[in-house]
Amino acid sequence: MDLVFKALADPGRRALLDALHDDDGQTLGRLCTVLPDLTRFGVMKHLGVLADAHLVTTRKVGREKLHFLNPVPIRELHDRWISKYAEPWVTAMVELRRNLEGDPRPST
Amino acid sequence: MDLVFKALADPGRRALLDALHDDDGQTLGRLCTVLPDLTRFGVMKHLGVLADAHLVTTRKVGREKLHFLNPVPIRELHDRWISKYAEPWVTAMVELRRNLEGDPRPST
DNA sequence: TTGATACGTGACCATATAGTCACCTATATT
DNA sequence: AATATAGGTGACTATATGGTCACGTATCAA
Repeated sequence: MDLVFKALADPGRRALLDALHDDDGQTLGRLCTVLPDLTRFGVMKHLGVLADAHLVTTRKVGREKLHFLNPVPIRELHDRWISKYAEPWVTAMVELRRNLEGDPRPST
Repeated sequence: MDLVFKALADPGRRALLDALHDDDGQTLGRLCTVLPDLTRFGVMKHLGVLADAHLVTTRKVGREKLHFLNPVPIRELHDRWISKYAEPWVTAMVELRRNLEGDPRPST
């Protein structure tokens, strides 16, 4: 599980997950366009981290490597601190924030 | 949001969140027992990071400072990659893994 | 088979991060 | 008032991390 949190800590890696969420099964070359400031090696490393955390799975097709998003670890992360019985309350809070566009958390 | 992910990336900080999930409103001194290998300053820094990410809120009472867990950012994180319509599928997968105790993710 | 394409490995460097310490302020106790 | 307790700040160091590069392998096209 530690690998999942570490993997999610980087904005670039989250952008890669977003890209896969939009369009699953992309190749490394295609995903390089998501992080234009990085070289291919940088993107590869990030995908490696995501794969180690089982947040993406891969499949080789010819000389290409396809990448797929796996949302299961994210749900497990969620369940760690939000128990089933507390869920309705939290859902309500999230909706509140979305509607008010403010920050209604108990300040201080 | 970046602060939330960064905050969750450290095992010690997650342990602190677990401790607050067990028993909300603890003081700094009490939370130091959660991370016995760290000095008070180390724990303070971690709590500072969690507070910056709005994962914990604080309240001063006399010379003590009480710490409270705020689960809202974690739910927002969850919702980013698990859309409402996909939720039942993911829930089923999580249950599967729990029951089988194996790893039924699409390998390669 | 020659060249181009797509991906992979290991070492390397600059920088960010975690943790500690000396020192400080504020509240409680006697 | 004197002392102990609870928490806070800024600077410092060792280490982890992010990113790059030279080089290597496998697949496709001509």
